Amino acid sequence: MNYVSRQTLERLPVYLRFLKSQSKSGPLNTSAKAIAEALGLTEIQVRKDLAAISDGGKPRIGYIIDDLVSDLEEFLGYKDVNDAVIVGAGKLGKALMSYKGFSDYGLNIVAAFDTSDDVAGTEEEGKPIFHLDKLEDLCRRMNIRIGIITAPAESAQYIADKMVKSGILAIWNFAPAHIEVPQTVLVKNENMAASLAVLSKHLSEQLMNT
Amino acid sequence: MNYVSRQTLERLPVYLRFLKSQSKSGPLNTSAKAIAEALGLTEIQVRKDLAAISDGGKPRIGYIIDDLVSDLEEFLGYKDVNDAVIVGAGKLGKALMSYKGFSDYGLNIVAAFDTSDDVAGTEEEGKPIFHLDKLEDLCRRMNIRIGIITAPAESAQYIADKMVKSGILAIWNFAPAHIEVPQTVLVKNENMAASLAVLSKHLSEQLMNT
DNA sequence: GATATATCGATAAAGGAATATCGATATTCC
DNA sequence: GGAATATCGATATTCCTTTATCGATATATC
Repeated sequence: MNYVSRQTLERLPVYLRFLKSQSKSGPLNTSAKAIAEALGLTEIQVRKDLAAISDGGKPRIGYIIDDLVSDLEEFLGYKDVNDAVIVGAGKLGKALMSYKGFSDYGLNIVAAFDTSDDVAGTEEEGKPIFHLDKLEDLCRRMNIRIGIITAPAESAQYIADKMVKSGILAIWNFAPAHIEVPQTVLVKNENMAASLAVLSKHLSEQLMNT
Repeated sequence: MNYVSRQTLERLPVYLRFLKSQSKSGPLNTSAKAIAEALGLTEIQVRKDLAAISDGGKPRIGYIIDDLVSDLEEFLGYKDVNDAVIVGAGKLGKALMSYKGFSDYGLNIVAAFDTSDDVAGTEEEGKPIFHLDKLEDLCRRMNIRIGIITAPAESAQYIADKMVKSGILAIWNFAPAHIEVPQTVLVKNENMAASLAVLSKHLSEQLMNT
């Protein structure tokens, strides 16, 4: 398995989703061209992306869908289940807790944490919500490596520090805040403001032209 | 105002957030170096980004924070309020409806739509939830340009088509699906699977090395 | 079996974004 | 007032991603 760029890596789940939606009925194989057309990419890009993670297609045939799905799942690590915890059991945190789709991505949210006594002790979709004080203990015991921050920006750094101390290696940060962590820990920011900037800029350009 | 790349555009809200958090107390000016250090970027990048949207800083002084904030807000269009609608009033849709922070980004969610009779007719945080049939009428009357899709993947394309027909020009898509729209309409995918892929890959690499 | 065609993979070229370099300039310090 | 210094902006370079080209090959067709 080769090195893949971040851009390629982010496209891989898109291929996987598409291929899975195809595999049920219809032919057993597909081509880079077909994938590209369905997803709005170029076929060269598709070929290059797939070359990195599969042992390739065949001329005139293309790729065997089931093999590709399998290669993608293995590469992306969706076959191992990754347990995760959420800190911040507000509306967004609860929405993520009850989202069924994560299991498709090998993500399993085992519990949430919050400092508010109103929610600590309750549960959501059968998953417990504990007081933040219990974070480290649970993470250590269950060997949790993924932490999701859905708390206000002010507490994001504090929570991140606690997560790092609890042995978490990858943080998915929904709070609008930059957080500092050791080099070995990865922070993936889900930056809604960035998305909004793109939308809003497009709009103002569109409206200017009319 | 110059052309800015998508990458720069996505960083601008990050600068804005940081500068706003600074402006309250402390000095009136700041430097590219200080911003870069706080946000984990290089100072050259910060300078280049800011050069595109402000009329610049001064040697030895840096940038006047208030001026920068103002320039950023103007460029990003946060001074005009952008009205938006949500389609899909499930947990995620409701979480977005009640998120207070959007007003900082000039986004105002005016209503949500759903096909389920259980939620249509109710409200969330004082915002009405209507039946999807009423989407076009409301969008036309209120001149809505932004649509947010928080529905299951299967219905994403159907909803997008309806949005386009309703005059919407920018779609923020949280459904894990690729949607096709006319060239004038922008789709910004909030691709959670992509983020998870990055997290999961980092994890498997980390764990391999130990 | 020979030719045509679809499709792949490897290598090369182009395009864009991040980074480095360096001269210009506003302030500070002596 | 002149030298030192912090900081900026413009230009050049490097790096990375995407796109293009082209030869190779598996199947289909005659």
